[in-house]
Amino acid sequence: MNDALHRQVCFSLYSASRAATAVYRPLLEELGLTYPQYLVLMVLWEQDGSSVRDLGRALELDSGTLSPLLKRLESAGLLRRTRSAADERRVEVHLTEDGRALQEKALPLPQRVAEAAGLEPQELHTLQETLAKVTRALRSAAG
Amino acid sequence: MNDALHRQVCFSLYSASRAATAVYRPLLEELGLTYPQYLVLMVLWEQDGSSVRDLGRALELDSGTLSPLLKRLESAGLLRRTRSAADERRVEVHLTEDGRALQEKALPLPQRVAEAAGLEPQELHTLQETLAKVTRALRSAAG
DNA sequence: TACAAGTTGGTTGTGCACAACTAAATTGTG
DNA sequence: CACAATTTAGTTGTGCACAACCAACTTGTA
Repeated sequence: MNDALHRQVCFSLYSASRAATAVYRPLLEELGLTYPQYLVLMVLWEQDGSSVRDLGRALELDSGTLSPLLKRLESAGLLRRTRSAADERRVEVHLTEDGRALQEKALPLPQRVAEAAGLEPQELHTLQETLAKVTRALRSAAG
Repeated sequence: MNDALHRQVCFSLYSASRAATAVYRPLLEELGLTYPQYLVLMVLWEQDGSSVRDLGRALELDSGTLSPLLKRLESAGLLRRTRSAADERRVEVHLTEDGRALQEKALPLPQRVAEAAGLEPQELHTLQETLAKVTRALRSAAG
Protein backbone atom coordinates (compact mmCIF):
# COMPACT_ATOMS: atom_id res chain seq x y z
CA MET A 1 0.00 0.00 0.00
CA ASN A 2 1.53 3.22 -1.21
CA ASP A 3 0.14 6.35 0.46
CA ALA A 4 1.14 9.04 -2.02
CA LEU A 5 -0.33 6.89 -4.77
CA HIS A 6 -3.70 6.31 -3.17
CA ARG A 7 -4.20 9.95 -2.30
CA GLN A 8 -4.30 10.88 -5.98
CA VAL A 9 -7.55 11.25 -7.90
CA CYS A 10 -5.89 10.36 -11.15
CA PHE A 11 -4.59 7.03 -9.85
CA SER A 12 -7.97 6.17 -8.34
CA LEU A 13 -9.60 6.83 -11.70
CA TYR A 14 -6.90 4.92 -13.59
CA SER A 15 -7.26 1.87 -11.31
CA ALA A 16 -11.05 1.89 -11.31
CA SER A 17 -11.20 2.28 -15.07
CA ARG A 18 -8.86 -0.64 -15.71
CA ALA A 19 -10.75 -2.77 -13.17
CA ALA A 20 -14.05 -2.01 -14.92
CA THR A 21 -12.80 -2.84 -18.41
CA ALA A 22 -11.27 -6.02 -16.96
CA VAL A 23 -14.79 -7.09 -15.92
CA TYR A 24 -16.08 -6.28 -19.41
CA ARG A 25 -13.24 -8.08 -21.21
CA PRO A 26 -14.33 -11.73 -20.88
CA LEU A 27 -17.97 -10.78 -21.54
CA LEU A 28 -17.05 -8.86 -24.70
CA GLU A 29 -14.69 -11.58 -25.81
CA GLU A 30 -17.72 -13.81 -26.34
CA LEU A 31 -18.94 -11.21 -28.85
CA GLY A 32 -15.50 -10.90 -30.43
CA LEU A 33 -15.16 -7.29 -29.29
CA THR A 34 -12.74 -5.15 -27.30
CA TYR A 35 -14.06 -2.45 -25.02
CA PRO A 36 -13.27 0.51 -27.33
CA GLN A 37 -14.85 -1.39 -30.24
CA TYR A 38 -17.96 -1.90 -28.10
CA LEU A 39 -18.04 1.86 -27.39
CA VAL A 40 -17.97 2.65 -31.11
CA LEU A 41 -20.81 0.20 -31.74
CA MET A 42 -22.85 1.78 -28.94
CA VAL A 43 -22.66 5.11 -30.71
CA LEU A 44 -23.63 3.52 -34.02
CA TRP A 45 -26.55 1.62 -32.48
CA GLU A 46 -28.00 5.01 -31.57
CA GLN A 47 -26.71 6.96 -34.57
CA ASP A 48 -26.06 4.70 -37.52
CA GLY A 49 -24.25 6.47 -40.33
CA SER A 50 -22.17 8.65 -37.99
CA SER A 51 -18.98 10.00 -39.51
CA VAL A 52 -15.53 9.33 -38.08
CA ARG A 53 -15.65 12.87 -36.77
CA ASP A 54 -18.98 12.22 -35.00
CA LEU A 55 -17.54 9.11 -33.35
CA GLY A 56 -14.50 11.09 -32.28
CA ARG A 57 -16.68 13.76 -30.72
CA ALA A 58 -18.87 11.25 -28.90
CA LEU A 59 -15.98 9.24 -27.45
CA GLU A 60 -13.29 11.92 -27.34
CA LEU A 61 -11.04 9.77 -29.48
CA ASP A 62 -8.99 11.00 -32.45
CA SER A 63 -8.68 9.59 -35.95
CA GLY A 64 -5.36 7.95 -35.11
CA THR A 65 -7.25 5.72 -32.71
CA LEU A 66 -10.49 5.36 -34.64
CA SER A 67 -9.21 4.70 -38.18
CA PRO A 68 -7.51 1.37 -37.49
CA LEU A 69 -10.22 0.37 -35.00
CA LEU A 70 -12.92 0.95 -37.64
CA LYS A 71 -10.93 -1.03 -40.19
CA ARG A 72 -10.82 -3.98 -37.81
CA LEU A 73 -14.58 -3.77 -37.27
CA GLU A 74 -15.06 -3.54 -41.02
CA SER A 75 -12.97 -6.62 -41.74
CA ALA A 76 -14.94 -8.38 -38.97
CA GLY A 77 -18.01 -7.62 -41.09
CA LEU A 78 -19.75 -5.47 -38.48
CA LEU A 79 -19.78 -2.19 -40.43
CA ARG A 80 -18.98 -0.49 -43.74
CA ARG A 81 -17.11 2.77 -44.29
CA THR A 82 -18.17 4.94 -47.22
CA ARG A 83 -17.19 8.41 -48.40
CA SER A 84 -20.06 10.86 -48.04
CA ALA A 85 -21.48 11.95 -51.40
CA ALA A 86 -22.37 15.38 -50.03
CA ASP A 87 -18.95 16.07 -48.46
CA GLU A 88 -16.10 14.00 -49.82
CA ARG A 89 -14.00 14.72 -46.73
CA ARG A 90 -16.39 12.74 -44.54
CA VAL A 91 -16.40 8.97 -44.08
CA GLU A 92 -19.75 7.63 -42.96
CA VAL A 93 -19.88 4.46 -40.93
CA HIS A 94 -22.86 2.17 -41.44
CA LEU A 95 -23.66 -0.97 -39.49
CA THR A 96 -24.15 -4.26 -41.31
CA GLU A 97 -26.84 -6.73 -40.31
CA ASP A 98 -24.27 -8.52 -38.14
CA GLY A 99 -23.28 -5.26 -36.49
CA ARG A 100 -26.88 -4.42 -35.67
CA ALA A 101 -27.52 -7.96 -34.43
CA LEU A 102 -24.82 -7.61 -31.77
CA GLN A 103 -26.82 -4.95 -29.95
CA GLU A 104 -29.20 -7.49 -28.53
CA LYS A 105 -26.40 -9.76 -27.34
CA ALA A 106 -24.69 -6.82 -25.66
CA LEU A 107 -27.84 -5.66 -23.90
CA PRO A 108 -27.26 -7.36 -20.52
CA LEU A 109 -23.58 -6.36 -20.19
CA PRO A 110 -23.83 -2.90 -18.57
CA GLN A 111 -26.16 -4.23 -15.88
CA ARG A 112 -23.74 -7.02 -15.03
CA VAL A 113 -20.80 -4.66 -14.69
CA ALA A 114 -22.83 -2.17 -12.65
CA GLU A 115 -23.69 -5.03 -10.29
CA ALA A 116 -20.04 -6.05 -10.06
CA ALA A 117 -19.24 -2.51 -8.91
CA GLY A 118 -21.14 -3.30 -5.73
CA LEU A 119 -22.78 0.07 -5.17
CA GLU A 120 -26.29 0.98 -4.09
CA PRO A 121 -28.30 2.63 -6.92
CA GLN A 122 -28.14 6.00 -5.14
CA GLU A 123 -24.37 5.71 -4.64
CA LEU A 124 -23.92 4.72 -8.28
CA HIS A 125 -25.92 7.71 -9.42
CA THR A 126 -23.87 10.11 -7.30
CA LEU A 127 -20.66 8.57 -8.65
CA GLN A 128 -21.83 9.09 -12.25
CA GLU A 129 -22.75 12.70 -11.56
CA THR A 130 -19.43 13.41 -9.89
CA LEU A 131 -17.46 11.74 -12.70
CA ALA A 132 -19.32 13.73 -15.35
CA LYS A 133 -18.56 16.94 -13.45
CA VAL A 134 -14.89 16.01 -12.98
CA THR A 135 -14.47 15.08 -16.63
CA ARG A 136 -15.93 18.40 -17.78
CA ALA A 137 -13.68 20.34 -15.39
CA LEU A 138 -10.56 18.39 -16.38
CA ARG A 139 -11.23 18.81 -20.08
CA SER A 140 -11.68 22.55 -19.75
CA ALA A 141 -8.46 22.69 -17.70
CA ALA A 142 -6.57 20.69 -20.33
CA GLY A 143 -7.84 22.96 -23.10
CA MET B 1 -24.78 13.11 -26.60
CA ASN B 2 -25.28 9.38 -26.51
CA ASP B 3 -27.61 8.20 -23.73
CA ALA B 4 -26.70 4.52 -23.50
CA LEU B 5 -23.07 5.52 -23.32
CA HIS B 6 -23.39 8.04 -20.55
CA ARG B 7 -25.45 5.75 -18.34
CA GLN B 8 -22.54 3.33 -18.03
CA VAL B 9 -20.16 3.43 -15.08
CA CYS B 10 -17.36 1.98 -17.10
CA PHE B 11 -17.54 4.71 -19.74
CA SER B 12 -17.67 7.43 -17.07
CA LEU B 13 -14.55 5.97 -15.49
CA TYR B 14 -12.82 5.57 -18.86
CA SER B 15 -13.54 9.19 -19.85
CA ALA B 16 -12.60 10.66 -16.49
CA SER B 17 -9.38 8.66 -16.36
CA ARG B 18 -8.28 9.78 -19.82
CA ALA B 19 -9.20 13.38 -19.01
CA ALA B 20 -7.11 13.25 -15.83
CA THR B 21 -4.01 11.81 -17.49
CA ALA B 22 -4.46 14.41 -20.24
CA VAL B 23 -4.05 17.10 -17.58
CA TYR B 24 -0.96 15.34 -16.22
CA ARG B 25 0.60 14.84 -19.67
CA PRO B 26 2.03 18.31 -20.38
CA LEU B 27 3.17 18.67 -16.76
CA LEU B 28 4.96 15.32 -16.83
CA GLU B 29 6.42 16.04 -20.23
CA GLU B 30 8.53 18.75 -18.61
CA LEU B 31 10.03 15.99 -16.45
CA GLY B 32 10.45 13.67 -19.44
CA LEU B 33 7.94 11.19 -18.01
CA THR B 34 4.73 9.46 -19.05
CA TYR B 35 1.98 8.89 -16.51
CA PRO B 36 2.68 5.16 -15.95
CA GLN B 37 6.39 5.95 -15.59
CA TYR B 38 5.49 8.55 -12.97
CA LEU B 39 3.42 5.95 -11.11
CA VAL B 40 6.39 3.57 -11.00
CA LEU B 41 8.62 6.33 -9.65
CA MET B 42 6.05 7.19 -6.97
CA VAL B 43 6.25 3.64 -5.67
CA LEU B 44 10.05 3.74 -5.72
CA TRP B 45 10.19 7.11 -3.96
CA GLU B 46 8.42 5.41 -1.05
CA GLN B 47 9.99 1.95 -1.45
CA ASP B 48 13.33 2.13 -3.21
CA GLY B 49 14.66 -1.29 -4.14
CA SER B 50 11.21 -2.74 -4.85
CA SER B 51 11.20 -5.77 -7.12
CA VAL B 52 9.32 -5.93 -10.40
CA ARG B 53 6.80 -8.09 -8.59
CA ASP B 54 6.37 -5.44 -5.85
CA LEU B 55 5.74 -2.77 -8.48
CA GLY B 56 3.24 -5.03 -10.19
CA ARG B 57 1.35 -5.59 -6.94
CA ALA B 58 1.31 -1.88 -6.09
CA LEU B 59 0.06 -0.75 -9.50
CA GLU B 60 -1.77 -3.90 -10.63
CA LEU B 61 0.40 -4.06 -13.73
CA ASP B 62 2.01 -7.22 -15.10
CA SER B 63 5.59 -7.84 -16.20
CA GLY B 64 4.65 -7.45 -19.86
CA THR B 65 3.88 -3.82 -19.12
CA LEU B 66 6.56 -3.17 -16.51
CA SER B 67 9.61 -4.79 -18.11
CA PRO B 68 9.87 -2.49 -21.15
CA LEU B 69 8.74 0.53 -19.09
CA LEU B 70 11.54 -0.09 -16.57
CA LYS B 71 14.07 -0.49 -19.38
CA ARG B 72 13.07 2.92 -20.73
CA LEU B 73 13.46 4.48 -17.29
CA GLU B 74 16.81 2.74 -16.94
CA SER B 75 18.10 4.05 -20.26
CA ALA B 76 16.86 7.50 -19.20
CA GLY B 77 19.21 7.13 -16.24
CA LEU B 78 16.51 7.29 -13.56
CA LEU B 79 16.96 3.80 -12.13
CA ARG B 80 19.04 0.61 -12.20
CA ARG B 81 17.78 -2.98 -12.38
CA THR B 82 19.81 -5.64 -10.57
CA ARG B 83 19.24 -9.33 -9.88
CA SER B 84 18.69 -9.97 -6.19
CA ALA B 85 21.59 -11.84 -4.58
CA ALA B 86 19.27 -13.61 -2.15
CA ASP B 87 16.77 -14.75 -4.81
CA GLU B 88 18.08 -14.84 -8.35
CA ARG B 89 14.53 -14.80 -9.74
CA ARG B 90 13.94 -11.30 -8.40
CA VAL B 91 15.00 -8.07 -10.11
CA GLU B 92 15.39 -5.19 -7.70
CA VAL B 93 14.86 -1.68 -8.96
CA HIS B 94 16.96 1.08 -7.41
CA LEU B 95 16.66 4.80 -8.08
CA THR B 96 19.67 6.75 -9.26
CA GLU B 97 20.46 10.22 -7.98
CA ASP B 98 18.56 11.66 -10.97
CA GLY B 99 15.59 9.44 -10.25
CA ARG B 100 15.45 10.55 -6.63
CA ALA B 101 15.89 14.20 -7.65
CA LEU B 102 12.71 14.09 -9.74
CA GLN B 103 10.57 13.59 -6.65
CA GLU B 104 10.92 17.20 -5.64
CA LYS B 105 10.03 18.46 -9.11
CA ALA B 106 6.95 16.23 -9.18
CA LEU B 107 5.76 17.36 -5.75
CA PRO B 108 3.29 20.06 -6.91
CA LEU B 109 1.67 17.98 -9.66
CA PRO B 110 -1.06 16.09 -7.75
CA GLN B 111 -2.30 19.29 -6.17
CA ARG B 112 -2.59 20.97 -9.56
CA VAL B 113 -4.56 18.10 -11.07
CA ALA B 114 -6.82 17.86 -8.02
CA GLU B 115 -7.57 21.57 -8.46
CA ALA B 116 -8.29 21.05 -12.16
CA ALA B 117 -10.90 18.46 -11.18
CA GLY B 118 -12.93 21.32 -9.72
CA LEU B 119 -14.33 19.53 -6.67
CA GLU B 120 -14.73 20.68 -3.08
CA PRO B 121 -12.37 18.86 -0.67
CA GLN B 122 -15.30 16.97 0.84
CA GLU B 123 -16.59 15.95 -2.60
CA LEU B 124 -13.10 14.87 -3.65
CA HIS B 125 -12.75 12.74 -0.55
CA THR B 126 -16.09 11.03 -1.15
CA LEU B 127 -15.10 10.34 -4.76
CA GLN B 128 -11.83 8.73 -3.67
CA GLU B 129 -13.63 6.54 -1.12
CA THR B 130 -16.21 5.45 -3.67
CA LEU B 131 -13.58 4.70 -6.31
CA ALA B 132 -11.55 2.62 -3.87
CA LYS B 133 -14.67 0.66 -2.97
CA VAL B 134 -15.66 0.19 -6.62
CA THR B 135 -12.19 -0.94 -7.60
CA ARG B 136 -12.09 -3.54 -4.83
CA ALA B 137 -15.53 -4.86 -5.79
CA LEU B 138 -14.69 -4.99 -9.51
CA ARG B 139 -11.40 -6.79 -8.90
CA SER B 140 -13.06 -9.42 -6.75
CA ALA B 141 -15.73 -9.83 -9.44
CA ALA B 142 -13.11 -10.20 -12.18
CA GLY B 143 -11.25 -12.80 -10.10
C1' DT C 1 -13.49 32.70 -60.04
C1' DA C 2 -9.10 32.26 -57.52
C1' DC C 3 -7.10 30.84 -53.48
C1' DA C 4 -6.02 31.05 -48.45
C1' DA C 5 -7.82 29.03 -44.39
C1' DG C 6 -10.11 25.55 -42.25
C1' DT C 7 -12.03 20.72 -41.93
C1' DT C 8 -11.73 15.78 -42.32
C1' DG C 9 -9.64 11.38 -42.36
C1' DG C 10 -5.48 8.86 -42.68
C1' DT C 11 -0.45 7.44 -41.62
C1' DT C 12 3.56 6.87 -38.77
C1' DG C 13 5.86 6.36 -34.53
C1' DT C 14 5.98 5.81 -29.41
C1' DG C 15 4.32 3.91 -25.29
C1' DC C 16 1.20 1.55 -22.57
C1' DA C 17 -2.10 -2.81 -21.30
C1' DC C 18 -2.76 -7.46 -21.49
C1' DA C 19 -2.79 -12.43 -22.99
C1' DA C 20 -0.02 -16.35 -23.85
C1' DC C 21 4.17 -18.31 -23.55
C1' DT C 22 9.12 -19.27 -22.07
C1' DA C 23 13.25 -19.68 -19.10
C1' DA C 24 15.38 -19.77 -14.85
C1' DA C 25 15.42 -20.10 -10.03
C1' DT C 26 13.30 -21.63 -5.65
C1' DT C 27 10.52 -24.45 -2.66
C1' DG C 28 7.89 -28.33 -0.99
C1' DT C 29 7.48 -33.24 -0.50
C1' DG C 30 8.56 -38.05 -0.67
C1' DC D 1 18.74 -35.92 -2.17
C1' DA D 2 15.42 -35.89 -6.37
C1' DC D 3 12.16 -33.63 -8.79
C1' DA D 4 7.53 -31.73 -9.52
C1' DA D 5 5.13 -27.54 -8.59
C1' DT D 6 5.49 -22.73 -7.95
C1' DT D 7 7.39 -18.18 -8.36
C1' DT D 8 9.54 -14.57 -10.94
C1' DA D 9 10.95 -11.89 -15.16
C1' DG D 10 11.02 -11.54 -19.67
C1' DT D 11 9.36 -11.98 -24.76
C1' DT D 12 6.05 -11.78 -28.44
C1' DG D 13 1.92 -10.30 -30.53
C1' DT D 14 -2.43 -7.52 -30.65
C1' DG D 15 -4.91 -3.46 -29.85
C1' DC D 16 -5.62 0.88 -28.03
C1' DA D 17 -4.20 6.26 -27.08
C1' DC D 18 -2.05 10.12 -28.66
C1' DA D 19 1.24 13.37 -31.00
C1' DA D 20 2.85 14.99 -35.31
C1' DC D 21 2.28 15.22 -39.81
C1' DC D 22 0.04 14.88 -44.55
C1' DA D 23 -3.35 14.84 -48.51
C1' DA D 24 -7.75 15.84 -50.14
C1' DC D 25 -11.70 18.37 -49.96
C1' DT D 26 -14.72 22.48 -48.75
C1' DT D 27 -15.65 27.20 -47.68
C1' DG D 28 -15.16 32.08 -47.08
C1' DT D 29 -13.66 36.19 -49.17
C1' DA D 30 -11.62 39.26 -52.28
